[in-house]
Amino acid sequence: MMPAKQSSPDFKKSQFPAKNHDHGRCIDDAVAAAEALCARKGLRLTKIRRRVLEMVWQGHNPVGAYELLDRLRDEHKGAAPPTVYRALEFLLDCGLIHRIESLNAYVGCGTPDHLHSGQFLICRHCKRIAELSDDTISETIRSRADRLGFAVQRQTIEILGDCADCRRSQTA
Amino acid sequence: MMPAKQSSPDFKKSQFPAKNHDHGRCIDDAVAAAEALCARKGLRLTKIRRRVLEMVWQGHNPVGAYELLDRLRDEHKGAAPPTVYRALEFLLDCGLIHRIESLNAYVGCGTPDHLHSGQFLICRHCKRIAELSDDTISETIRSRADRLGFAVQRQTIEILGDCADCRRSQTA
DNA sequence: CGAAAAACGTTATATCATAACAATTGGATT
DNA sequence: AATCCAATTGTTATGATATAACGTTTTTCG
Ligand SMILES: [Zn+2]
Ligand SMILES: [Zn+2]
Ligand SMILES: [Zn+2]
Ligand SMILES: [Zn+2]
Repeated sequence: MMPAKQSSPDFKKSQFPAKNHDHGRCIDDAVAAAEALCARKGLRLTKIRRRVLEMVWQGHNPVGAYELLDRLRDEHKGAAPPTVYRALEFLLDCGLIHRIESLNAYVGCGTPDHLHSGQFLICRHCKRIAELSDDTISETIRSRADRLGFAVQRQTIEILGDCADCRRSQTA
Repeated sequence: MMPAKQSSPDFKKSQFPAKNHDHGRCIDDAVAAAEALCARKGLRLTKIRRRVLEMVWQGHNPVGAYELLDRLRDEHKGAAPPTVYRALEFLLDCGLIHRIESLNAYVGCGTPDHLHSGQFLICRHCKRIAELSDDTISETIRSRADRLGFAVQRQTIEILGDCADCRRSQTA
């Protein structure tokens, strides 16, 4: 018998996903959260926007705009750069995805309930991304900025390194 | 009589420059530090590289590669994108400048003595950048990553907001 | 319905960055 | 000084990311 897939993806609360997690559930949850959020705010999650969101959630890796475009073209003739960039802009504005500045790429947000700048751990090897929401980090930065009279509006925090799984594989 | 310009630019130790600071001194110091660093490490600060470094230090604002290229062309016929990107790569590798990922732009490093990932405050209004070197911030991040088994290799920290000077101007 | 707004289609172009290879230069070694 | 090698620069082309502009279609709502 196969080992049961992890049914409640707790890693969304700040860790890298287990190798065998039920990723279909990640996508479903993300779409469900998006539907709920858009319903609540009176925003329109159109077919294209939903599809781009699903494609961003294809994995826990960041995805480039033109990679999304290629995939979109497979099923949507006439897709062009503005098609995907408009969808990305919408999803960013909603807080459904984040942009990773250091990679020019996009990643789904697992906690889109309130708008926030993300804190990201990015593995150099497997390319997976984990989003943190560590108040200690953001407060440390905020207080340091405060002392200089600087009013923080948005924090871009992207930490590159090696995730636990990849470190184990390397030594093995 | 004119007020004396600030002769020792202490703001290089983590703050925004005073409005009337002697910026010529900033440039001279940066070039002197670069000469020293390259001499110490046996690297060649060629004419182009030095000139690009000076141009990055034209102010405390981040500067784009093609803006540098335009300026370089004024005095160096035959300058092309690779010319400036090669110089930038050299200066980045030496730690003489930093790249601001969220702006696709470059800024001089005031403390190039040891290689480091910078922490930047970026003012939305005046576009000036201040580089912090706050160990509390980097250690907070490192310890949080450690707990997840993540080995930090590089931190990208870019804080967007309003600097003290601009906040004063706005309320006035 | 009919007007207005939002979303989308389409074409062109802006902006940022690198590949590839030839020519030149700088500096060490005879 | 002549030679050689490696580093740097010149040159051309192209790749990768993103937006402008404007017309058409779809949705919303009175
Ligand atoms: Zn998943
Ligand atoms: Zn998020
Ligand atoms: Zn990994
Ligand atoms: Zn300012």
